Amino acid sequence: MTGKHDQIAGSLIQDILSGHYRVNERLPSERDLAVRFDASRGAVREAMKKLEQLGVAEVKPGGARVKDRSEASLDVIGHMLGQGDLPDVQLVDQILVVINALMNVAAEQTMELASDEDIADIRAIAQPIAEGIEDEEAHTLARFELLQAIMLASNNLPLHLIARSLFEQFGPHLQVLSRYTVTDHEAWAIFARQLEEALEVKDLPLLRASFAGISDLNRENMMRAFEAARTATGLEASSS
Amino acid sequence: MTGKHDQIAGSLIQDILSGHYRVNERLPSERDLAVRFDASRGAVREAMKKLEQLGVAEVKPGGARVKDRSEASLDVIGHMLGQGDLPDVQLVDQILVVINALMNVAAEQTMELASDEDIADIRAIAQPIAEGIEDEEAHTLARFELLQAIMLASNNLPLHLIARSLFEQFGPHLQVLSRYTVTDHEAWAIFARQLEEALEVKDLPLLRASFAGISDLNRENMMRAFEAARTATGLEASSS
DNA sequence: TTTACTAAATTGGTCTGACCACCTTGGCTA
DNA sequence: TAGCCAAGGTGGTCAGACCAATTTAGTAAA
Repeated sequence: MTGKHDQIAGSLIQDILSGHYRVNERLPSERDLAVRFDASRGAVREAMKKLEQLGVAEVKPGGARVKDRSEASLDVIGHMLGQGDLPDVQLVDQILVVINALMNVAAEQTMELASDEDIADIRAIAQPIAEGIEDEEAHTLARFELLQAIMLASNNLPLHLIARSLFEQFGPHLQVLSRYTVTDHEAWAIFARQLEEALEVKDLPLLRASFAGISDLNRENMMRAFEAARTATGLEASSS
Repeated sequence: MTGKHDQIAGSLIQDILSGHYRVNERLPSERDLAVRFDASRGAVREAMKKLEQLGVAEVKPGGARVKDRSEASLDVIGHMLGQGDLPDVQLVDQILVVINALMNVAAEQTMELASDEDIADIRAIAQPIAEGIEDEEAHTLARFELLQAIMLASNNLPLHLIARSLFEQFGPHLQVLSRYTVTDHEAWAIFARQLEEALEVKDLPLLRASFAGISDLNRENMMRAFEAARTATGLEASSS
């Protein structure tokens, strides 16, 4: 199903991110890699292109060298999350911080520039959350829809691209952790109401307050999920 | 000097971003492109890999299709800025908004978590600006250093990657506009002092205020630069 | 005429093997 | 020992070929 160059790239990325190669170290030649992966040099070459685009390696005449993590593209985040059995807690928290900040700007921009219809749409999506939904799945979906709507209404392309990238990379790993999350619907209802009102009367401080609350909610919730997941997998490991 | 596949990719990206192809439209086959660019299919193939990584096209058996701008990678921004004679004003403003938001979080995270030495370093960099530098070039450099230091001290990888990507993509085009910019050193001095003090006494509102001021400064300044550049290139065009 | 299906043409994915320009390395000379 | 130079290695590109999947066009059935 998945292309051969994707497998090769994935394996190399794994090796680099796990520290098998030091920064600035030369990695094997394309010909050697072709032999190791039982592939043609062309396939290896395409994989190298991906490494280069990801910013984890710099390929040029003389050899391909590993670059520092800080010079990589945003897209490495997804690969870094998939390194251990469980995503790195600090990295996840950092992502949440960034996402919250981005949503905050998006909301501010939306409040300032978006059309009344867009704002009305957003409020319509927020309303069920503000009223308190019982169903867990519906609540999760509504939350996602809400963020997405605000993102779109902000009409800021860079913002949109960054947020989408983070969500797509974080999404799969979030799904794994979701088994251990317990959403506080009542707290969400409070902040959803704040958001609704802030958008209605264009109250910037209130808007920021609501997002600050949502951010704390998400971060605390995620930390709890990690705690639960860690003990659960720990028990699993000790019982094997 | 620059590789052939890079030229091919650049040309195709230009075509796609300028609207020569509609979204979801199939673009020419790799074999046709090889003939058009007088290159081998392998070279074209590597170019296609870049388009795919950039998120502007989806290449799969049956043909490569153009994707919507909103599904692209953050790295398209740089190419979009290079479309016209002058970068798109709205897009530039959107970038400034995002960068400011990111710097804001970075500063908050730094204030909250960074070591005293890191904060001392930042304050040391901010001091010359706060005291008012005469030399324009030195001032620009100091501003850049200041932002960079805050970014690093925040110790947030996703934040770092996003900011670096935006700066690198925006940098070259900013250099073109810099001929028309006039930095308000006195205003900068005020906000630099605010920043210093905020970091010293860990005053969050003051920190936000200083960045709000810096943001307004940058955006207004950039708008003026665009105005100047537009009239200048306009005169140039009419005189030719 | 319209629809459904089949077969041919097209396309991307991969392979092989070769050549070039550049960089790295090791051995040699001074 | 220091400096130089040639040989080997490496990425960049090219050519031609085969396969599997898709697309397209033609045909047959309704």
